[in-house]
Amino acid sequence: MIFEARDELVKAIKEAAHSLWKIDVKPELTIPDNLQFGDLSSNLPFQLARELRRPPKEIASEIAGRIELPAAFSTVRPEGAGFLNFYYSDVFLREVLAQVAAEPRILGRIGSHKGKYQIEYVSANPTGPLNVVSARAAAVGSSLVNILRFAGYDVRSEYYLNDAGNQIKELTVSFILRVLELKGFSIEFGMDGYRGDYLADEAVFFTDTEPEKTGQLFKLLSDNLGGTITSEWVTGFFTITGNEEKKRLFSALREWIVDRMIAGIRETLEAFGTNIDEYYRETRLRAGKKVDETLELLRKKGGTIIQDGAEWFDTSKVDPNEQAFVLVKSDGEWTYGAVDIAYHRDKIARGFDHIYDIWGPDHHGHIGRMKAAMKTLGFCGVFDVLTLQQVNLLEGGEKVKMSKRSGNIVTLAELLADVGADVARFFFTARRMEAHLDFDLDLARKETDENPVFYIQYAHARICGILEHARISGRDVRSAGKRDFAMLVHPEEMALARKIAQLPYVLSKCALEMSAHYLCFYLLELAQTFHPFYAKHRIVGPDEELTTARLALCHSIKQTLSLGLDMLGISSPENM
RNA sequence: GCGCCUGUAGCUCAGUUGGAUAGAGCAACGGACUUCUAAUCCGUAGGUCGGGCGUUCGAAUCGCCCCAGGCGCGCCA
Repeated sequence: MIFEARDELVKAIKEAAHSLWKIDVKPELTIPDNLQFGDLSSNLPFQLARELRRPPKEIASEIAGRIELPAAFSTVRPEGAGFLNFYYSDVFLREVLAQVAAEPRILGRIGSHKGKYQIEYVSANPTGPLNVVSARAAAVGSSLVNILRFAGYDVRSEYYLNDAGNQIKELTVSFILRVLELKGFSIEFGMDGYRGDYLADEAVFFTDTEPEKTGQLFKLLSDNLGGTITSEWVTGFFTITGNEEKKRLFSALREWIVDRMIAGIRETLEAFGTNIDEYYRETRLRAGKKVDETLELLRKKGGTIIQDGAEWFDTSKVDPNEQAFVLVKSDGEWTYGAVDIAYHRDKIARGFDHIYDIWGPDHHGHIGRMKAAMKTLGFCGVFDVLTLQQVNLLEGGEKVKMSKRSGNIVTLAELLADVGADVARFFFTARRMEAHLDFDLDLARKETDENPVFYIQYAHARICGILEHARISGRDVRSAGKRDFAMLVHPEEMALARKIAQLPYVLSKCALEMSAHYLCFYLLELAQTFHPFYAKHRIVGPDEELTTARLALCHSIKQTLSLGLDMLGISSPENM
């Protein structure tokens, strides 16, 4: 209903302009920063000033004098140097409140959106626990998916699991070393080894729960063990000079540890309010013919060249600014890039019309290549990358240096235990993706009480307290209907209704810009409108009719707050 | 060297398809609990929007040139 009101207003402005000057205009309506400038504002007079050769102020006055306002609006005022400010009518605002009280989801209906959307995020390699950079992606990605879904988009989320390739081999080797270490051997990690404690923990769990595999491992190794065992030696033993039995065991160990890593990742993400629809495995993709088919297709389109024994993708035909890159190495192995192109082609084959990836800045160089490849395959404008900037974790005023391989990372799980999911999610989501983020751990630990997220949650809890208080004194809040809002006339009451009416615009902006942070700021503003109202006005008072009206108003605000917090994956506590 | 991101109040950040006195939270200072939750409210103070030039009726926003910080430029993933 809120956008219907807008559409009617646009039509009325067009008619006014046409009747005044016989011109066609395309007025744009925006929500002013400040409620004092109305509910919707247009800068049309500025845009017409040149064409009509008259000052914007006069143009604004004339349109305001001529326009026939739709019922949703009570007033239009030419203000400032030439703005047209429109104000909702109280009747319309009461209508909004009543509808929100009954069915808050009405605020999400922001139009229909064609096609199937997919957003891929996190997609960290399953070689260890998730770090804080993944945490940011998880918070932002899941919030965005929630918003889009709520706004009526057909959207699915996906995590791409790179469960194949060198890193997984290294992981398996490091894991085997940890098992050996557990049995008393001295070990030494190679350059690319994963030294994190988590693999030592996994080794303990493995030997406890998999006696058969453990036995098999030591039986195979027994004659060959001695001195310090290195990554290099393990790699050679299993994968270079290995017989079938060794290879089978290595595969089994690889699968075991990868499954453990994936299970841990999923568990942590779920604890972080991030439920991803699909975990798509690279091994699944490799098992089929998809990579070969994709490469064949690229060859047919003439996008590949052979050089130095490797097969390269020649980007020059679609994007001269991009550099050629290798698809098939001279040893015949596919590169990560080749598999990734096949993966993205597969997404489209699975029926998605719009695919978005949320990538870290370290993958920036990959964007142009992937787009060039997609273009070559004939998929134009269906693939986009949202770049999410780095997270710096600060502790004691110093940057915490992190590296997955050295094992020196602050994990998402630790962050959750430290500051809680609600605070972490809000901190990660309440900023633009492109903004670098300094996450001050000391601050987050020490000052959770003064965190903005608590301010929002407190508004919700406060309302719950009021409603409970009213319920105990025998009032039935749920029965409030449109008529009950008639008692609301105070500007501060109407300001709350006006704020609620902004939500569809906020969600629409989030969806349009693929950015969830606007919702965080909106909720802050809504809470900021409520708390002063509460401090100034008695809600449950002697006047029964007014009490009913204000309780209903509170209920609508609670619904709106809880709706927004839900989308951000943040809890709406009933008491604090 | 080339490319991308960032630079706004003491701190962390919004605002950047050009528009109204540049906003919020925290920190600082002064007030408010006999009341439905003081995790709150009211008030004060705080700015060369990194710098310069340009386009415009109008620039934090657009263009060019600098400065500073981060990241990327592999037959790695």
